[in-house]
Amino acid sequence: MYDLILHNISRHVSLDPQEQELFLSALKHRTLRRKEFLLQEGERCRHDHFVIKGSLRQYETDEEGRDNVMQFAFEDWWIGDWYSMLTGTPTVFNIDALEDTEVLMIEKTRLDELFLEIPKLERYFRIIMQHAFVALQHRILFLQKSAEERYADFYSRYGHFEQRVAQQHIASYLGISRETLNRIKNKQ
Amino acid sequence: MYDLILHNISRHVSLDPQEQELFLSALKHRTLRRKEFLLQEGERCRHDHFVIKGSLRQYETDEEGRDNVMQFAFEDWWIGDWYSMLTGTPTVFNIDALEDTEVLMIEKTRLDELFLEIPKLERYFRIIMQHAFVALQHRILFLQKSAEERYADFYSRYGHFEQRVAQQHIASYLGISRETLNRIKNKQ
DNA sequence: CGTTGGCTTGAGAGGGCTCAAGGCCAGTGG
DNA sequence: CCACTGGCCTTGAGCCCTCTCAAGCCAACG
Repeated sequence: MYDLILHNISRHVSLDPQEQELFLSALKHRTLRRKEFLLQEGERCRHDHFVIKGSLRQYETDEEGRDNVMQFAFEDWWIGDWYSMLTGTPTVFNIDALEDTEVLMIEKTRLDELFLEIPKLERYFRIIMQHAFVALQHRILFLQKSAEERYADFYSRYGHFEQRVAQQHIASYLGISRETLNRIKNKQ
Repeated sequence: MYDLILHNISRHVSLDPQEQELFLSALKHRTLRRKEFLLQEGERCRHDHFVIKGSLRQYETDEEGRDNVMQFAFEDWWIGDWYSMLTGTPTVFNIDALEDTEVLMIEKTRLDELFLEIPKLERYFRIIMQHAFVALQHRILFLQKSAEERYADFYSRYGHFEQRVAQQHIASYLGISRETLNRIKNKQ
């Protein structure tokens, strides 16, 4: 159960056995059925979540009732709402499971304590935050391109996940309509 | 010269005098004339930069020769290319000065050393990274909205900077054409 | 005072959206 | 075991928001 997260951490910092133990003891395990919510608009997000099985999508629903996908999360990814965690305000996002899913969750307040006890853990979170930041910059650049180019970029990066996500959700992630995405895919 | 950056840091962590001294000794000062480059496409980005006077814009130039503004930076903001810093690869961005500008720069390798010597400094960078991440998420959400809504959101957040930046650069930041932005502003 | 850079305005075109209808499949319950 | 239903994908037609191209204007500056 903990192999995936320990391996993920070990790619960036090396915790000694006690530190690993301490960190793992702060985690809670949670399973979700397909379509079940991990977080709903209006709630306060108090945990960050690490996916060990399945997949989720994070999205906001706008005034016209349209869903805008902020991100997906598969095995080995973190997901949560840092805006809500940092400010303590209710989230604007929903996070729900696309498949039957298992996550490890850590409370934000506990994590802040752990950062004092295990500086290397703070380093780990700094580093993955930097990577997440860079990924969003890339995405913003691609949102300036045509629908076709956005899909091509998505496919080259995340093509292996494509079967696991409904086309309409991918379209929303790319900022185009489902119809347009469908036409692109059926072109050649 | 160092007041602004020390005050910025103190909003998130409190360094003791020796730590402040150590950190400040790692900084270099640089001045740029309007239109001068801080970073150019193809170079490796080895420093992060903190603006103490003036303003800059970070942008990529695409195949059609169009500039896409990634972000602006004013006094009290950090700017650099983390992708290039993390991977050691040449940057795709240009950063140039919109006004006569002064920055404090810190070498990435030196910063990594300082993180070991001053854990609170690592905390500071983790925190500002989280804030930057959240800001990009917000921007992605707004890139799904109409040209008018994007400008309204920009105005409410950064309206006080508007006079300091050419309209065409704001248009690029918002992902719309200069003409469209102009029409929006001259409507009512 | 000519040149350059940025803003303004008009006209036409087009990429992608909306609306709508139909098809396909998997899951469910009678 | 099969009909039904809901969810998702497909395809067509028309429209609209925003882009592109083009020309003119103005202010700053060397």
